[in-house]
Amino acid sequence: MDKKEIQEQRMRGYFIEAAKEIIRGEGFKAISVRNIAERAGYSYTTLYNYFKDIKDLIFVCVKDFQDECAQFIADQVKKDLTGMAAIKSKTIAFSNYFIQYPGIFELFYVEKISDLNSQQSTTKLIYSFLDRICEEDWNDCIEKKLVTKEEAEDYGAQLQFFITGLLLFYLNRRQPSDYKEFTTLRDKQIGNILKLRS
Amino acid sequence: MDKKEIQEQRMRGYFIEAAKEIIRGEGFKAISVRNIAERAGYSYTTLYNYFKDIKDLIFVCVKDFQDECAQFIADQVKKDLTGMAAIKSKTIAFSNYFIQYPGIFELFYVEKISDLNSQQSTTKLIYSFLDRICEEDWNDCIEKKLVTKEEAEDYGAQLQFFITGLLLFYLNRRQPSDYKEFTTLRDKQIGNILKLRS
DNA sequence: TATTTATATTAACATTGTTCACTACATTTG
DNA sequence: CAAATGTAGTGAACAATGTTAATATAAATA
Repeated sequence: MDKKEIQEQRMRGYFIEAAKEIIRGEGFKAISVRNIAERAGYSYTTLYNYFKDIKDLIFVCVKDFQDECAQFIADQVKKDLTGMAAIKSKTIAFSNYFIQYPGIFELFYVEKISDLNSQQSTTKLIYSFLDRICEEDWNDCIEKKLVTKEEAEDYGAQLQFFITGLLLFYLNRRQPSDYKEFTTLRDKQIGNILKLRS
Repeated sequence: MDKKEIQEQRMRGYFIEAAKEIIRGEGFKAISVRNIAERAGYSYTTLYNYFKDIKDLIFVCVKDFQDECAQFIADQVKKDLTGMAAIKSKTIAFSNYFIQYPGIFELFYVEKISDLNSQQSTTKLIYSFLDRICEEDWNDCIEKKLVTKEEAEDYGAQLQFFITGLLLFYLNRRQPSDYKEFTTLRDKQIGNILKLRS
């Protein structure tokens, strides 16, 4: 019974890894049951022995990518930053992750996975993701009386909707039309939202 | 030769109308060649005599819906409003349109039509849409020295990315999870961006 | 009227997700 | 050890998608 469990988890892992590779490399549009299974080295029907359906599999990828993204941000942000500077840097790193893996942005924010996600737990995780990443820094700002609790919430929400909206345009519609313009706009507006003077 | 033109345009119109009805009613996910053709009263392959492919048809819908949306906003916003108040009201009306027709939001901002849209002309139209709607009001604000030209651009961009991001979460992920919460957050944050005191 | 042109449709193909029935193998049981 | 049971992996098949080629029918022209 324990062996079964291990083997089953291993098999699931093969499919999950394959799916993640495809999303990272070829993007979300390239995902298909047959595609995943081929890369995993199994027939496409075998996948259904380990996942209810393809959404079930994708669902797991979302969770994995969230951890990966958090790690990516931690690696990219200078450790000694605190407060607003840390929040800005983390938001930039957050966007960089999706610039590097546009397929994961699609998966997180664009793709209609509402059907699969009946309990909405993952949706909430994504919704609060940037806030969780920046939570301690906001608390730091509040303690130092740089902002009130309410302001912190407002700024946080604004930051999230702004960066998501901007990424949506840039990744999905190529507007702004080049990368430099994108970063300039991004950095400037993050500064505006956080009321930072550069 | 002229008759041909009229007839051809009429035929195109049948398919376009059918497609728009489906998008408005059942949402973008319900769109399919067979679905459109059935509603138009023709066989599905007939569609290909009038449109290069389904993207070509959808493309026309985008343009139509843009006009419709502009009209919707004009109808909903009080005529006597000017400046910041007009901008806020128009942005709210803008979001209301997509709340009413979520399928059109998908079409405008979510769906990957980048392939079809080789010249990117439509993309740019969408990108600058809210700005065009509010253009005169911004100019009004600048003339009255309420904001500088640069501030107007910043606020405008922020407004657009914010409202798009918020709609993306609300329509695509049901976050915030109820409508009242959505409007409260929306109205408050629009005020913040425009630095209005309520 | 007969021929040509245009147009609507039927048939077909490729690609998607998913289900079903079968085979081969492993595990348990007598 | 042999027989029964169960399980894991697979190919065939189905329905729905977009798209194309060939065909039949309607319209226009000679």
